[in-house]
Amino acid sequence: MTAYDQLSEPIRRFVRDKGWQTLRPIQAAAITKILGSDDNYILASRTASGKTEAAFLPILSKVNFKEKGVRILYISPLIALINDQFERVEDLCKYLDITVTRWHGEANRALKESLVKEPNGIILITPESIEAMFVNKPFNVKQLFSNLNYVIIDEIHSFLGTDRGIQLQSLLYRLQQVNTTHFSIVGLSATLGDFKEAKRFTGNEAKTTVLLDRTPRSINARFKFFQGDGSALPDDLLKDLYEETKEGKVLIFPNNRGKTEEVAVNLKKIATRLKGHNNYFSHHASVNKTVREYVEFFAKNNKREFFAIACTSTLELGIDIGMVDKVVQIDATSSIASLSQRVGRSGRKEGQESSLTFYATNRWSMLQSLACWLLHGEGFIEPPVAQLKPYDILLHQALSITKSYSGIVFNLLIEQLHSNFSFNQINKTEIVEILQHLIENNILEKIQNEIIIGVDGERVVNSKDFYSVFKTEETFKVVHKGHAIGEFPLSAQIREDENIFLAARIWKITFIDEKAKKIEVIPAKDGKKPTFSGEGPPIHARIRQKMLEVLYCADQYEILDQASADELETMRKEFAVYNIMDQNTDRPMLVEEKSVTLFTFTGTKINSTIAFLLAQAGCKNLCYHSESAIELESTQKEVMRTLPKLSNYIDSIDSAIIYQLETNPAILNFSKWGSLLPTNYQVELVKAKAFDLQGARAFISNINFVENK
DNA sequence: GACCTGCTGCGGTTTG
Repeated sequence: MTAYDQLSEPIRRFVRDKGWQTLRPIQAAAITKILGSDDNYILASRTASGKTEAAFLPILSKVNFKEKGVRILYISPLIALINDQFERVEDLCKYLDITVTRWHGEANRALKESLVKEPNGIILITPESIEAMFVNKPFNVKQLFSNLNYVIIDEIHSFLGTDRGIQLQSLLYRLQQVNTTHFSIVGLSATLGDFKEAKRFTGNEAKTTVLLDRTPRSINARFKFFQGDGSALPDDLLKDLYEETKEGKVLIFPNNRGKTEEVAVNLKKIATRLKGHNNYFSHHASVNKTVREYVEFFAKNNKREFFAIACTSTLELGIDIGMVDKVVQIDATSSIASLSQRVGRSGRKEGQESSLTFYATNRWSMLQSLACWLLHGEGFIEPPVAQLKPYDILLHQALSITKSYSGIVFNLLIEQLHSNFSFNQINKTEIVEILQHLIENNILEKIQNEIIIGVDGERVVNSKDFYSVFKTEETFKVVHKGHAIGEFPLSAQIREDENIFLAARIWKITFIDEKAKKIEVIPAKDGKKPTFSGEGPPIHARIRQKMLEVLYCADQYEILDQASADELETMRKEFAVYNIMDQNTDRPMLVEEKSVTLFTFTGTKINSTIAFLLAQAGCKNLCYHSESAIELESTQKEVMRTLPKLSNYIDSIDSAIIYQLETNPAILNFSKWGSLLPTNYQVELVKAKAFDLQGARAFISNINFVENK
């Protein structure tokens, strides 16, 4: 029997009406598997390969909608994705006469309320909305979700190895607790680096199978090199970029919000001068949401006009903007995972080749992009890092469960947390210690055997900021004549009379209203790109390893333009002074009169850890992340004497971290709820997330530094 | 030398 024949009659009619001649490979596989068993599945195949239908066709064929209650829960990391998928799912469900309800912070409230009165069909929801329902309306959770058959998780890779993912896992466990029968999980993803983590995500690795369609996409990649000065983009690069992107539908990824504006404003200026098209946009988190939606709408619905959107990762995930002709990456990609998502945006039309252009403004950036492109070709994607002991998320869930139950017996709370598979590496003693600490600090209160929210905890759980596990910066709304353009965090750069780029236009700041948190602006002729503060992106050690391999081989790459090839040759000559025999263990060490520089060619986290340990050992140093280099103001002798001893400093790192937490609390900024933990648990969080102790230990014992001769 | 994500309940006002 073919996959099509296995579908229910209404769903077969849907497929016929759509005029689909054949089902896509991932769809055929998913239909047979999902209809054949109640196991969990992860569907992995590229963007626009029909994954949504691959999940829904068999599930809608299988589920009996006559029974009361919501039967299918679809979970998405983005509201925008829910709104996109809603139309597709509703289209499908017309054939079954069931309700599809959007359930997120911006969704229609009346529709939500009427669903509570008569629970049925499908809900499309965000993790935070599930959390909010548990906290505020636990009876609604029961009413709606006690008869679930399937939970579908879209863009599941965006949850793997993240705090938000652990929160979602915990919520899945809590949903299963209120469910009368067992529900199955189907995850969807275009970019899976590690099947094991994806399978573990469901809580039942043994009963989870990955269905993979890795049909390759052919794309024409080229590298261009324009030496920059480290601040503004070079003029000749901008001119070349304009020629490169003046025709077609183009996405440009310049890596940060400031540069995104710089690119959009400058291309628009050139286009005005040369009378080219005027459709230049910028798209990132600081651009007003309505403006962004307009840009997305324009990209999706304009069949004829050319456009270029300079954007950040906001256009990396599955929001439907249609396929583009060209993707441009400016300076180094920081991960292959993100590069794959960006490549996935470009699709080939008949008779037209899709293209990817890498621009680099410095040699290290070029080398890193080349390494990422080569690894992408080898099929490597960074595996997500599992966080074994997420104490901060456990703390958050402890508060959520307590509030949800409006008071819970102490032992039952411990049991709820202990049996939750997302916390299975955290033992009972640890859970009790954390809860006791919360009681001591009035976040929780213990009355005889019962735990309730404490006096100071009320403020925490009743804040609208409680439902998410990620931190956000406070921002000021940027407004022109009542129209919202975007938002900025208040920085030294934002002051009256300053001119600044935003939403691909130039503005003068006329008034800053501290009380209303509003910045008034008027159009201006010239200005600067905005700057945003932040840490650097973490680079995986495999990328650095590949950079070293490229440097110490004789391969020529056809995709490099002459300037890039020349720059690579220069670098190879400069690095030829180190006699690297084994690329796995040897690393260059530049010895100069007053300093020593270690070219570690390893991941950023290992670099930060080693730099921290060296400082602990009394070796002052500077860590240059883009070059993966650590410069020490020491003699070679001192460095060689200190390096082998660094492992001892790992053994005694706790006290150093306690000192850091006292003098520089920002070290815990990666965690929203971590500051409520006892100090020793904060130390464990920092060790697990800010550093890579295991990686650093291995690096110290395996690596041999080779000096310049 | 970073990027991104989400949001209740309630009281007030406006609209059909």
